Amino acid sequence: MSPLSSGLLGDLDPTSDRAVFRQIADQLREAIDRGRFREGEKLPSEADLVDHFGVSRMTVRNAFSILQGEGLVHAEHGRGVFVRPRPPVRRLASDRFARRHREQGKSAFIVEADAAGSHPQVDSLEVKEEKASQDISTRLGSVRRVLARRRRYLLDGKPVEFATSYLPLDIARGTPIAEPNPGPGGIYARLEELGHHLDHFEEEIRARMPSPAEVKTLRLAAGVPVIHLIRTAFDTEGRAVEVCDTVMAADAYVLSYQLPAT
Amino acid sequence: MSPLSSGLLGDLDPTSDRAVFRQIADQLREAIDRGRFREGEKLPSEADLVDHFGVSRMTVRNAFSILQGEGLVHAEHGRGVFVRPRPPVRRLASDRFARRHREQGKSAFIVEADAAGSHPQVDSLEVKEEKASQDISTRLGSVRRVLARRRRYLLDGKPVEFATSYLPLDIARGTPIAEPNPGPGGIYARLEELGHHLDHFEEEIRARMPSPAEVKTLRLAAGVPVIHLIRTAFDTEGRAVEVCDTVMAADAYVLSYQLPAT
DNA sequence: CACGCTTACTCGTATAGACGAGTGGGCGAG
DNA sequence: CTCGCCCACTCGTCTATACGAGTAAGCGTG
Repeated sequence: MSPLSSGLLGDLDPTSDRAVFRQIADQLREAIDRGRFREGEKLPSEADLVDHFGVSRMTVRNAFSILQGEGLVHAEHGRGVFVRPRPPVRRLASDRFARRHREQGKSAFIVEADAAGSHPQVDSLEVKEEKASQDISTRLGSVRRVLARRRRYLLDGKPVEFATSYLPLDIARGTPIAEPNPGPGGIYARLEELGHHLDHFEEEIRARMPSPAEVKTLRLAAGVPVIHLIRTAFDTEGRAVEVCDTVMAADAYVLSYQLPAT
Repeated sequence: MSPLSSGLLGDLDPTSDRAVFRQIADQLREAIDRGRFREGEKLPSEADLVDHFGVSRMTVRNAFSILQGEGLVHAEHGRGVFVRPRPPVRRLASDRFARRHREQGKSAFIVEADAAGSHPQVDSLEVKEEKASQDISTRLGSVRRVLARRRRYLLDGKPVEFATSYLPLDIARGTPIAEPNPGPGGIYARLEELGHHLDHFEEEIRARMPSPAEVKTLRLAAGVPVIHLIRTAFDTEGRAVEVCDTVMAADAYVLSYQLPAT
């Protein structure tokens, strides 16, 4: 089709010791950065680049695989290679667990997404008792078994987050917390009703590449890391009453925190 | 050398529709997860795997490139492919900017690293006035030019973080803040001495794959994302007095925050 | 013993070719 | 006009081969 209109890409430098496939990747990256290819736009096909640069197809594929690893482009079988569009980001503010947000009937996720004009969904609901992992047990203060609440969050059909809450059985068993739908205000509202007054949360944040399982659940494109957030909720007596383990598609989130300067 | 002692890896499933190179990657990943190969240990060479599985070399390389993208392994030219060791992580607590940490003479980074028994270093120091980017200008409240302080942090010789602080010229020019070494307690101590009493910080956190430049400065292995943190410091009058833009090797950090439940 | 060369092994780069499979447009039959 | 098939184009997978270049150990020479 398009024999790659000249001017968009330059030539190779045979004197350079930079590998050919890197030079090609560099040129494509620069063209994308300069906006010569826009978000979602199709890049020249492998065959086009083979012709343009006079290299073999594997060399071109090698170049593309670099850009994929950087999260810049994604390939679609039978269609082409495209500049990866940036999804709308969800901003998580540090006051998102303030009591005042807990008053309404709907979950924070739903309310916020509706406000932002996107279509929120929660699925993969699973609530069950299970053995606590070593890590969870330590965080909750040496409990053996826990109530686990798993759910996946989607925005406009795209999975963005997968979370599991763990609670000690002596707190959660037989309460609305053990129900699939814990009611208005979520489990934090229920915890307070049960007399566990929340004092503060602790959040630990890591970033890493996703496991194959995470790629699947979050439908992640190549080159998209995940943010791994582990939140522990403490009551006014200093007891850890809940641990929430969350894996988020990193391209869909900005976390925001407010720190006192004291 | 080692004809790949049988038992470590299994066979391919020719009936599976899973691509051969994925099956090989799966087997290696599982072996690593199960601890059959330890951190830093050498994996079977490409030639070994070619023999073992009876496939071509490109297929094996393809499998390795998957694992590299996941950050599980890294290849060393002429030596082999190794299970990527997890570097020691630096924990950033949310009280790290508390005034009480600002009293001593040394920077927080140095003190903390010394305490952890590692050898800290700061280099690439650059302090200069420059034009503010659109983003920085917005965050600082429409300033044109800023004082930029750039520096790179290393632990035991490994770069872990690259940070740039931006300050409005009317605050920083002609003060110790414009000096390469701003003195004990760092620029936050100087800001307070200059009458800009700090009230709170705001931190924005993103995770993404590094740019080629970031790979270079932080000497990042393949499959290691970066954490991008943008901190704004506000004084008691609500003015943004500093913006600090930090890019961290994600495998070297855990961020930790404390949130009130109010 | 010390140094340098050789050599075997490792991954890096690149070519050429083959077939498979998903996509989408166009063309022809009804 | 509509539907379905075909075909061209696209990326996915795999083979076979070749040479380059970094590493480390061993061997031989001085």
